Amino acid sequence: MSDNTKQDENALIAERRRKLDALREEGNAFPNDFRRNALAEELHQSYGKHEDEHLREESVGVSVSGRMMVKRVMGKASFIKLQDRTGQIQLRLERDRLPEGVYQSFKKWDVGDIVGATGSLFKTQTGELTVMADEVRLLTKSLRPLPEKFHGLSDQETRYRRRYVDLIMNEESRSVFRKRSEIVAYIRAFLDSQDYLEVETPMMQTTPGGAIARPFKTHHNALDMELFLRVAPELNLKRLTVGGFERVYEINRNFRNEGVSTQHNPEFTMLELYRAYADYEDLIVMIEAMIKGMSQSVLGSSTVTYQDETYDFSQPFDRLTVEEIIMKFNSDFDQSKIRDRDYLGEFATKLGIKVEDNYGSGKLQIEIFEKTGEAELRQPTFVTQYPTEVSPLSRKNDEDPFVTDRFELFIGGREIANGFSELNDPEDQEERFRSQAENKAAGDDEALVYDADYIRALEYGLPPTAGLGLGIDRLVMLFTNSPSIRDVLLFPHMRPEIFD
RNA sequence: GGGGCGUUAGCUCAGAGGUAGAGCAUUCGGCUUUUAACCGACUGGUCGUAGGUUCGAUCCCUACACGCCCCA
Repeated sequence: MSDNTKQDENALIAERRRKLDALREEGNAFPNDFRRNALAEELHQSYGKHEDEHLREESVGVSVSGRMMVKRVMGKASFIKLQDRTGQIQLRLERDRLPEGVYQSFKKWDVGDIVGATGSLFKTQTGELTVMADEVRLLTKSLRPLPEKFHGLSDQETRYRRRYVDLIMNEESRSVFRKRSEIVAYIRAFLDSQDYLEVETPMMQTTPGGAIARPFKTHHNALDMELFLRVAPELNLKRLTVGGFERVYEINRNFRNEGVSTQHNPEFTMLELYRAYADYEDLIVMIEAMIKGMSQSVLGSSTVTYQDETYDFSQPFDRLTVEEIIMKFNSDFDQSKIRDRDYLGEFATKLGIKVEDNYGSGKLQIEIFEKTGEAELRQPTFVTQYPTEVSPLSRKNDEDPFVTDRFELFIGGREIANGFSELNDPEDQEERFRSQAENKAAGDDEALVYDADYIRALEYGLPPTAGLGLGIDRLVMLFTNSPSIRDVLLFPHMRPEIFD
C-alpha cells in the first residue's frame, strides 16, 4: 500500500493499524500456534442442556477460537462471542481470573479480531452456555471494521463484491453455499451409486463444443492459436462413451458469451451425463427420482417453496409435448396447422417474434413455445418431442422424424434440465453439422461448429445412448429460494470496482 | 440494447435550493452475569464522478460510472 493511500485512509482503519503496530512491537503479531479442541456447535449440542451447577462441578475445559463478533465490556469483566465455522459461543473474561495485564490488552481489541481462548464451561443467569476464560489471545488483528452489528451488511453490491464480509455477517448467505455444496455432493453420490464415472474434459478447446451458444475466445501464446472456452462438454463426453465408458458424467463450468441477468452468469455450472443402452425415457425416470431424493436429502421435504410458490416433487411430474403446449396456451391457434410454416410464421409475428427467413416450422414452434408456454410451466413438467430443426445432436423419433426424442424439465417456468436420446448415426450427424454450418455462414454466431473428429468418433460406433444436462446454479436457486443467480455464485461476475 | 429506481459517515438510514443529521461502530471516562448491554463526553463527510442553471447546488438539469429490478 502506498504512503499516499495510507494517509488518506479512514480514521477507523488508521486506529486499528496503530494497534497492530503496537502488537508487532510486543512480539509476533500473527502467531500460528494456538489450537482449539472444540467448536461452538459441538459445545451447544453436548452441553446446551446441562445445568450451570453441573457444568461447574464437571469443570469441562475447552479451547475455542474464531472471529470476535460481539464485545461487551462491563468494567472488570466482559462478555464476547466468537464465531467459528459452526456457529457462535460466548466467553466471559474476568480481569482477576486472567494472567496479569491480559485484560488490559483485551480492552483494546476490536470486533472482527480473531481470538483464541481456553477455559471452562458454565451457564449465565439467562442460561447461555459460556466459556469462563483462563487464557485469551489475539491471533489475528482485523484492520477493517465489520458492518453494524444489528443491521449487518445488506447492500447487494457490497455483498457480491466482498463476499468474505457477506459470509462473516450473514448466516443466510453461509447457508446458501452450504446447501449448494450438499446438492452437488448428493448428485455425485446418486450417480456414483449407479456406477457412473466422473470425468473432467477440457475447458479450452479449438472448437466451442456442443451447444447452440456464443463462445468466448482466447489465445494461446506459445502455440499462437485461437482457443475457445467451452460452451458445453457434450461432444467430449460422448467420445468417452464411444471409448467404452458407458456411464460418465462431469460437473463443471461452461462459458457462454451472452447477457448477464438474474438468470445468467457468463460462467455457470452444469451436470452433464451420458448413459449407454438407455433412451430419453430412462433419463426422465432417473432425473425425477434424483430431484425427489435431493429434495428429501437437502431440504428434508418433498416440496420446495420458491418466491411464494410451492412445488411438489412427491407427485409424478407432468408431461406434455411442445405442440401440446403451444395449443394449450394459445386458444386461438389453428391446431390443424401446427406444422404449417406460413401459418406459424404469421402467428409468431403477431406475438411480436422477429421471424427470420431461414426459420423453419420447427424453429417457429420453439419461438412460440418459449414466448407463450414456458413461463406457465410452474409445477415440475417434462416437455418432450422437440423439433429436429432445433435439436442438432438429438436422435430423431422413429415414427415422426419432424421431432426428436428429447425433453426439457421445467420448474417454476424455468428450464432446469435438457436431455435426449443421442444421435449416433454418423451420416445423419454429418448432415446436421452441415446445416448448422450454413446457419453460421448466414450470420448465426450461435450455430454449432462442424467437428470432424466427432464424426470420426461416431464412425467407430457410439452405442445407443441417452444424455442429460442439468443447470446446477438454477437448481440451487430453486432449493435456496434465491431470486438471483448471483446469490448462489460465491463470486458472481461484476464490472471492475474502481479503486482510487 | 430500452425503461424504471438507487448511490449521503466504516455500517444501517433520515434530510432539505442558504455552511450536513441519527443510531451503531471508533476515541475517552464509568460499570464483575451482558443479550442490538447500559450511562456520560467527544470524534467522524469532496453528499458516486464531471459539466450546466443559480448570488448560492449535496438538493434542480445533462452526461458518465457502478449497482438493483423489468423488458428484448
